[in-house]
Amino acid sequence: MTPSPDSTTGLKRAQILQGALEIFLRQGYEGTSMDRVAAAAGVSKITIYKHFEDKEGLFTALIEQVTAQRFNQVFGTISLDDHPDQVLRQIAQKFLALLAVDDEYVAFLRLIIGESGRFPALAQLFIRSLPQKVWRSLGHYFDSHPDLAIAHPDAVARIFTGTLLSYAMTQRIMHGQHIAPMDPDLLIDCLIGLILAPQPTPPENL
Amino acid sequence: MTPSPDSTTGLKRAQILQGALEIFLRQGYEGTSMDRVAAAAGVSKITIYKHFEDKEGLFTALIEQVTAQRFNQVFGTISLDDHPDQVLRQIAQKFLALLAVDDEYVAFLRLIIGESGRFPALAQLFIRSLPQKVWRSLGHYFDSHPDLAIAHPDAVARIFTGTLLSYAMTQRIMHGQHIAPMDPDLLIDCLIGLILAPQPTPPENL
DNA sequence: TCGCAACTATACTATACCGTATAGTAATAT
DNA sequence: ATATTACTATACGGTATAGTATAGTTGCGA
Repeated sequence: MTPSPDSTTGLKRAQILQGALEIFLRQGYEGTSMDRVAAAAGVSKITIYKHFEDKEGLFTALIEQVTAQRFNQVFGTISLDDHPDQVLRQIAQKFLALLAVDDEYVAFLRLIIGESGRFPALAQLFIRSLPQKVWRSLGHYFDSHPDLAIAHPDAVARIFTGTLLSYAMTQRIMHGQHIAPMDPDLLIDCLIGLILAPQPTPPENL
Repeated sequence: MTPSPDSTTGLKRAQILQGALEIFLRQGYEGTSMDRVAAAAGVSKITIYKHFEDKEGLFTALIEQVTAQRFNQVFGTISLDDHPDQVLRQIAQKFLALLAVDDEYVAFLRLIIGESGRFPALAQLFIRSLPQKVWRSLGHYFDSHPDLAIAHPDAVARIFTGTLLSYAMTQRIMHGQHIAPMDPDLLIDCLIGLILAPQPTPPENL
């Protein structure tokens, strides 16, 4: 009998994933060698192959784990009960604040986007795990607040999250913050202002 | 004397870049071998090293070329003289239409984002070559149309382009279009509606 | 004490890589 | 004719890769 099939074994597994995270985030998928992962994890290489099918399996498991665990950090602590202005502001500030600080998350986004051609399922997993949840939550929130007079909640949710994601994209992921700076608070103010302002002429009339 | 130092030599160079494009876009930077590039370009490997310093130099030259040439395709044919609604709509439709069709451009975005950690200068080159130009053009356009009553042209330009870029990001680059579809025309309508609607309470008052 | 499961360390196979070297070809210039 | 330029084809050196094999170690239960 294994000493503790879900704790000792689980520990090695977690240890491997931790080492793999370091290397994959810094070197990318093709740039990562299993020897380096083994060294970073403090584990014999063959142990990795005991726990994971192959390099692709390790990568998949890693992304699945990180994807699942990161959601709460961004969106788990938002209360949808406050004033709309406050709700939107909280989400926006939390997301941008996280990205301003968390280099690991930035590297993670680079990795999953860069490999989305060869690992489409992982990219879709990410979409379902983060942006889609935000789209849905915001959509329902707008739906349940008819006083906001938002004609197309889904589209507005995309505009809101899209602005934030692209800010992260250009400023942090692609190193634009030094060559084209932009005050995040001003952006948030403007974005919320556009969304919550009364819309006298609905988009259908354009 | 070289037969035609800027045409014959230039042809080989272009031929190499064309082959490199194919392979780099499909295999990524680390996944690309110079032998494959040589084969795809129909060129001897050593000829590549006659024209380019090394793998990194070839990659850099490739990204610089594509970055420069793609801008016009998206933004070169826009006239800033029409009605604001038409101007914004043209830009948005052109960008989304291009992305809907051009798999090569999607792969290019994946590549430059994925390698932005190891090639920060290339990412910044891209920022300067496309989004920053759009931000500036839109900013000036808004500035020169005070009747639009846009309090913060820079921020609104970011919201506009950010929405479009993120749409490309989630729908095409990360394969979200099948699991979370969104009508691009509705998104464009909504986005332009928000921006061009009168803003009774400027963002400063929030 | 024995058996067993998980692990380590090292070496291996077979392949692939980058960048260079070598030898040779086609075309032009003098 | 000879030199030069741009190229091709092939092979090589040294390194690195994914994944496996082998031999040995540690710890635990019966």
